[in-house]
Amino acid sequence: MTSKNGNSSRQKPAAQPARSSVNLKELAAHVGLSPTALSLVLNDSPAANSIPQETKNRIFAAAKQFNYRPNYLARSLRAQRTFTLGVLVPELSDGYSAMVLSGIEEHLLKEGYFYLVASHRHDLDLIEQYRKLLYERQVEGLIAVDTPCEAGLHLPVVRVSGHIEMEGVTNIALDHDRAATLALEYLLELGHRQIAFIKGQVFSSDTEVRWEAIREAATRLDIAVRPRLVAQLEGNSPSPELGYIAAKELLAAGEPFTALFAFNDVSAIGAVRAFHEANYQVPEDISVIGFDDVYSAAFQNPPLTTIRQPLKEMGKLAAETLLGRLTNNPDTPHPMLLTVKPELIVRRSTAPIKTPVA
Amino acid sequence: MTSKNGNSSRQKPAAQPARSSVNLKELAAHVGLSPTALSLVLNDSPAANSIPQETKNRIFAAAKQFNYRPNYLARSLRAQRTFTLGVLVPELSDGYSAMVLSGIEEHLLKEGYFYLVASHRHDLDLIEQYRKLLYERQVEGLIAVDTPCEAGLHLPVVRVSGHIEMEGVTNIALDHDRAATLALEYLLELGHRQIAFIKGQVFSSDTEVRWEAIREAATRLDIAVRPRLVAQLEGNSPSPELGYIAAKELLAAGEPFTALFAFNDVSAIGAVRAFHEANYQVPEDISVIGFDDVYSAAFQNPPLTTIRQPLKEMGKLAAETLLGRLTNNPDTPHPMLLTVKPELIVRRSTAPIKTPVA
DNA sequence: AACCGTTACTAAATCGATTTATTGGCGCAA
DNA sequence: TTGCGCCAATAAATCGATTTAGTAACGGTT
Repeated sequence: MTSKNGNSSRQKPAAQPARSSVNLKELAAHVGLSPTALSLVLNDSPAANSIPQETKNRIFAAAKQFNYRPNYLARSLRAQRTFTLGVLVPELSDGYSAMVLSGIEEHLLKEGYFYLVASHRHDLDLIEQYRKLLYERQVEGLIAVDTPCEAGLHLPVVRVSGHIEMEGVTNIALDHDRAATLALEYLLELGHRQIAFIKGQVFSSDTEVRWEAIREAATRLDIAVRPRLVAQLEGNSPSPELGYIAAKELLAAGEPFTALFAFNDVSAIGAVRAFHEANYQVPEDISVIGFDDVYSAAFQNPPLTTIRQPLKEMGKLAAETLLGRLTNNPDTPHPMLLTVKPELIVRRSTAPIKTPVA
Repeated sequence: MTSKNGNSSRQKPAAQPARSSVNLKELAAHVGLSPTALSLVLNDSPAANSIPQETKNRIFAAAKQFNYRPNYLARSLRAQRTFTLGVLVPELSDGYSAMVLSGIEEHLLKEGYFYLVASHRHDLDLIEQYRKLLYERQVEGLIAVDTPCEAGLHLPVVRVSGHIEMEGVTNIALDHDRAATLALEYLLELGHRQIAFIKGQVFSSDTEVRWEAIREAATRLDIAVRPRLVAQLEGNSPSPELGYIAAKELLAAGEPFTALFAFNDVSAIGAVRAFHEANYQVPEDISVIGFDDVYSAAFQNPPLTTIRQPLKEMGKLAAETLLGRLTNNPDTPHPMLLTVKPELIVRRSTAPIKTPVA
């Protein structure tokens, strides 16, 4: 990455960068008072108690008349507060990050904050680089969505789908045990015992935890997890292609199965396509259950049964938690883990078992 | 919207907001020179010519050793440059905005810029409010994605999917005439003459232009556009539900049709579902053609034929154009309209006509 | 009359980097 | 030997708001 405005570069300044209308000094001159007086009054500082209401009114009136807005940079420089957070996501254009981001943004803007986003496509160097860049931009905290990220740099961090306990980091995670149990118990109810799985990419934060949860639930429910019925997503395209490939591998392995539990909806969609191509009907021959409940899941053909993650709420929770930590003393202990609940959404890609196939 | 850090509020400052390691003064003290000298050298200012290489080396070494980073706020305040743009989008979590945003972000970060996003769900007051907020944050320009937005406030603006010519605004638009022609000629080739349409929501920037283009192309190709075969999307949910509803209306109108040209892929997906529910096969009974080519289009069942918009490239073009305008003198004329080309992506939701139905 | 405490303000320092103006010293030419 | 120019650097002003430390004027007490 080439940074064109780094420390040692020269650059023509953007010609006349839209200065804000009036500054405090000019406004003060107009009212015939000192900038100090105006600042105290406009910020309702306790030191403004001694100033008579009439003077205050004059100041307010002038501020209104000239539509005075304090300069953000000056104010931030002085106060060492930017009201800005940094957000790291793997990819903007996939449903997952966008959904979480949408929850983050809604809450932050309501609270008067903005945020800077950077997407890193799971490149560890980029993550590190962006983290430093955001730090230099004086963000007050970091939200890392599906992104490995230590605290460090003295910045409070909240990780969405984070699982590693770390000083300075609050993890927000789905209750994966519950998710796995919901899915497997449901499949079991439908009579499925030969279940195939698609695991997430190795770089995906949830992959390991989810898989462990599935294995435990399977053991508890006495469901066998056969190695040949486990495929793994490879590559970081956000398209269903990856699930399509994984499903083909599963079919090729030759071990019969009546249901598939996919890592996410996108890969489930790809898998359905692979099954159709191989002349298996979903759900008649193979039941498919996805994960996440992205917008399009309900409108697949067949509509996808899935484990819903409350992605938007997770984003909101991340924002809330981080803002909360910012107003606390940095030494007060912060939550290490916040868990949200999954939900089973039954649609039409799952059905009771008829006869084992494949 | 309640802004908690407005002009007249008091707030406990975030405790000890992670100050950057060393500042220029400290570094200067360490080297035994003045801050001025360091600044000149580190910025490679012409005034640093007279400083001997050896001194420069000492300065560089110290900067490196202490990992000195100039304070972004101080620098921006002085230079009146923030290297930050504002981006307005209707909704983060729908495929369209996220895709454009992804193109924007990739280009901006490469050029050393960041951006602040705000999503307004087509609320005109929010748009205005966010625009002011972004302005106060000293963004150097604005990218408005599918968002009505005048220039004003002396800020250069680039609109993605903008169509209204305005001083200070560069519009980036798809060649809708070509898009309409591609779709209709293709349907005509397949033998379709009874074609239904789903128009976009009234608040969508593309709706009018696209519809005009379709009418013109239809006239030119001698295709009748029957009022009863035109439905319109209502509401601003980003789910296929809206297309589902629109398609039901079309079916209810009782006018037979053999093909549907939808406003976007998401609504096309909903429409396919409605058709299936009404026992029409796609494409055997009704051909469906979407618009945009979102990720999941290829993995619908059937895979969706669609008119591809190069959304990511549009985002990139927007970013490029805006940065270009920033380095120019503000009086130099700027492009008013940049057009990008659509592409017909043939998949399996379209087929030659068999017999008219419905 | 000296002193205290309000009231109603203002000057100046501060945040941290950049930039303009200035200084002291040295070599060399008039 | 005065003076000009160059070198190597620095002091001070600047960006715009906030905040600390004062100050002048006035009324009331002892």
